[in-house]
Amino acid sequence: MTTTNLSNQRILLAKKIRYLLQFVVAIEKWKETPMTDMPKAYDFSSTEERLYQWWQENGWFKPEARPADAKPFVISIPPPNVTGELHMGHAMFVALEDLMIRRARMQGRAALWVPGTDHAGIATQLQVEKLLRSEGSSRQEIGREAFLERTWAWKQKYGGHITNQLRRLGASCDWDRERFTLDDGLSEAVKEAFVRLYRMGLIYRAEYLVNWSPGLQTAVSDLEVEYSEEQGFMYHFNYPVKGGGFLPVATTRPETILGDTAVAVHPDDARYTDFVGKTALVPMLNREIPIIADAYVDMSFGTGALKITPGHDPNDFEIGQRHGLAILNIMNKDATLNDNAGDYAGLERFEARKKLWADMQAAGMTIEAKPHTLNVPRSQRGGEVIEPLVSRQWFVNVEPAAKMGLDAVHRGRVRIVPERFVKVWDNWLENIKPWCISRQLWWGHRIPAWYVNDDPEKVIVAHSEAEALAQAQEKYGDNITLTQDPDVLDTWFSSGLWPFSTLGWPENTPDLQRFYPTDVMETGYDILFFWVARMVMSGLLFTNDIPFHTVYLHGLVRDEHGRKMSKSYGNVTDPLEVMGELGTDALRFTLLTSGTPGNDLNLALSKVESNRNFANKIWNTARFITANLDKATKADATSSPDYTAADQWILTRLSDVTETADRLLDGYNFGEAGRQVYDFLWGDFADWYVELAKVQLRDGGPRAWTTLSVLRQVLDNCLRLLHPYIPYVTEETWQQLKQAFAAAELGIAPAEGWAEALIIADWPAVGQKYPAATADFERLRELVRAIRAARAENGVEPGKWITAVLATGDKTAFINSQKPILAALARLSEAELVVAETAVAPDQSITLSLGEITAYLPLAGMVDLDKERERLSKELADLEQQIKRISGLLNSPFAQKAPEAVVQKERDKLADLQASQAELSERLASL
RNA sequence: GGGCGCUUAGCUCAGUUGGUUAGAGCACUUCGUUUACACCGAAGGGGUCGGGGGUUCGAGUCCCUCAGCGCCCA
Repeated sequence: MTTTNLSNQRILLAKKIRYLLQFVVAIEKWKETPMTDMPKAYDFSSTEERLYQWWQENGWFKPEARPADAKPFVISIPPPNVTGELHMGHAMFVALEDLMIRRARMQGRAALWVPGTDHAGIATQLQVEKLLRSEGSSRQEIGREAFLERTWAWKQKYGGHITNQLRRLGASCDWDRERFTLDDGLSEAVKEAFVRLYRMGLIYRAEYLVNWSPGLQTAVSDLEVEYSEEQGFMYHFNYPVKGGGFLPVATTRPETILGDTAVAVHPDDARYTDFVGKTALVPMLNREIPIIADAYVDMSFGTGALKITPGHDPNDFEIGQRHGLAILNIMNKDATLNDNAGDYAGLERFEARKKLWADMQAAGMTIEAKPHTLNVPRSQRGGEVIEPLVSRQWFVNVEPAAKMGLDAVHRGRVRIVPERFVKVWDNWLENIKPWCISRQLWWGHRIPAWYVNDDPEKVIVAHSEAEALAQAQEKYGDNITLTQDPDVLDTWFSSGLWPFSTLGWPENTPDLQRFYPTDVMETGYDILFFWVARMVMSGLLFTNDIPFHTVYLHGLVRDEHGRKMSKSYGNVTDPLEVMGELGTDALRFTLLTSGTPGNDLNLALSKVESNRNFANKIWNTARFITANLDKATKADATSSPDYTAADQWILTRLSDVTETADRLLDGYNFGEAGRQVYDFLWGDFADWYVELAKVQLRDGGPRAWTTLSVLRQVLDNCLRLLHPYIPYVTEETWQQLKQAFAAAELGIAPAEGWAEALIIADWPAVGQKYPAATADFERLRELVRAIRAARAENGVEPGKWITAVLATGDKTAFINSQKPILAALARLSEAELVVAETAVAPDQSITLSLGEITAYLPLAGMVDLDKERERLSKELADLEQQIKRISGLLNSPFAQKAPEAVVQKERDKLADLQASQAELSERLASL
């Protein structure tokens, strides 16, 4: 266990103890608690599964939950590995995609999120092979057919695991449309795609240098190779030249010397001009090879002379092509050397390196072995060293499709968010290489190619063996046998078809007609090439359309300090554990609001915890409302409510937030939108309006009724705005709210009535705004805050009701109307509160000035006059400075050049400051 | 070698089209058994936004440059 875990555990333990103590106190308070059906705290553990089932049973995850003519909104899930385990990357994509889907659904769209899984050729095959090994068997031993049976059984057993974990995250996918890359329909799609590409001349079979994974015994594509910087050696040695002399050469892989078919120098290199055209002798083998000149050679690197091994190095391969050099393969598929290596045949590659170098040393050919940092190609899966090896494989010429993909983005048919990834997109597609699609595996889509009478040159590509046979017979006569190519296709070949194959392609199904093209492809930027580019290319190629109009890319989830999560490092945070501890909503909200689009995100557990608290905050605002429904009756209902300034203020803020959130969401700024609603709900609604409502509810009658209707409206709208982020707590709270209001029969309900569930309720519209009342009310809040601060600074007992004298100028009528609120929030004695246009400061009082409003707090016996003078002087100095700054600003070109509204804002500010200054200096003088 | 991102309070991060002496969560200080919530509330301390230069009436926010860290491609 890591130290982080330990300290986390200690913190948790301490919290548990504290919680127990609080529990004892809570029992004492129990009887005083008002009756409400809602428990004191939101309990996610008894909620999540129940709601998920309820949503699904009602068919709300299906596009059919909306009318047949509703505009669709479609996302295809990035299919996780069928036998995989949930990690934070999954949690991330589910949170983002579910957010988009749920919002679209609430906006009335026929939202369809197509779920599914990927067969993950290599990964799954490795797992089953591991199982076989533990049984003392192997795939070779049981044979292809039995192995595939075992793998399907494995898939049946564990295949539902990952999708169930996605459900726990709240994913509102249409599970009736779930697909698997190896199911029948998708297999048909793969065959169709292969056949079409073949007929277009874009698929071919060739001897080519591929990335060979000796451990996996298969070729892998360029994308599946990672390069790591490692310490190794640069071996310098003398290459013997026929007829005498030596050419100094350097290499990082001495064993490949055995496969050399040339030595190259730069044509301009004066040192070696004489050698060009001569013949060199391969060390230890004495095979004769030419010395050639090629501009590829870097004169300043190593010795300036390069050994050429076209069979085992990509660059050498190209040089070999240019010069017509022989390609010599010295390696077997298991990375031992073959007969071409002479005496070294049978040795493992790294053994051979050692032995050959030792032998060369003994023969006096070596110069030195210098420490050198090299880029070692390693398998993305498993990490073993990849060996460039010539072998016969299937390739796709992706160049034409790449051009189409570039075009689609440049013409705006496909938009990439964030936009900066367009550069990455361009760079890759402009330099695209043929894609090696064959894999020497058993688990996957078998390549639909058959060889006639085992002749590798007689290839028939067809949808089925029967079709292939018919074609073959037509071409080669009746008396033939067919053998299917043993290889399978790269898993990405099938996932490249995903957006349309899942909807039924190549059949022109109703789903394909209605839901294709899809809308958004949301996934991690790390698979932009692997997957997104290939989907765009194959979509354009096969469906003559783009597969989606927007690509949204998210970043990696890292640990709290920005380190990549890895099992070996022990810093992996398991989403299931986090959800179990703090709730799904807390995790989702954290993932959605802690970062920015396209950037990696450092996951802080403290944030998840505070978001758990947020869920509880939401719950408790509803609890407050439902516990106060008895403050009014249906008779108090009014169709034209008389809103207080507080009501108007919160309604205006609600409209602002709804508008802002909508704008941000439309621009894919999910994080900022979520933070805005969070701040509003907690900072404005719960901290202020709920407190104000308590005062207004006391009045009973229409005032209470109106207050309840505002409370409902604000919370309801917030729940709607937040539902895509935190579906569980919002739905559960909304149901409580709905039931309580229905039961209370107050005639308070959303304009369109209560929907059956929040998940299918309407997305909120921006409501009315009341700018004047809002401005007044903000002033009142400032006043309250100032008084609270003064109380705290002067050590007034928190519970004490104090008196105050307010000089309020032309805000007198307004402040008078707010006396009960002011009294309650600032804890002033309402009976003694004096509000007048002007007032004389009472003795022994401190002075607070907010522009035109001045507050005197007579704190008899508590005010130290010296201290107050000091405070006022300090305040004045501060005012002075600000006045100086702003008047300077207003006397600068700013006043002419800045927009009028901005300038006016500064003028108003200045006026306030000057009023305060006048008031405070007068006060100071009188003390 | 090319490209991209990051560098804002002790820690983890926000800061939407540049608007005028910067925000949140956690941590910290003081206080609080007000009938929604201690998974809470009130008050408070703490940063001049990596360095330098520029554009602008005005820059954390645009441009150039340097440095450090990270990623991708070759």
